[in-house]
Amino acid sequence: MTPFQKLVYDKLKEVPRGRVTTYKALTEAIGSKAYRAVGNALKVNPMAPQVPCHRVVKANGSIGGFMGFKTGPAIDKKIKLLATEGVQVEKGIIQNFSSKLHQF
DNA sequence: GCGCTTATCGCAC
DNA sequence: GTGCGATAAGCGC
Repeated sequence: MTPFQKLVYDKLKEVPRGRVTTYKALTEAIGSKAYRAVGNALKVNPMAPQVPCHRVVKANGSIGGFMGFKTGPAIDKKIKLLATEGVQVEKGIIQNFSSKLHQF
């Protein structure tokens, strides 16, 4: 694991249940502008359940992707999980996104 | 409003 | 040293 990834995971773990964050917010929170590098860090996420990578979305509120896939049954499952937590997702777009967005 | 291009940072090869 | 990526923001049409 790289130091950068550690920062990403640590910050991501600050996001409570029922909340989401964006690559932009997360990246700036760790003091960097490598949005794509953050996405890559989540992709190789070694602690999937611990690090809620499904709570990280794009700046416009869309899921963007998950584990390297933009669509698929796995995505739908995570979306369902998010719905259980209180975050409603419609076709990969966070509903009431502004209110669900967690601020560091 | 939609689509394309440029900017940026960290990591792997 | 070069290229790539789960992005972001700006510009042109």
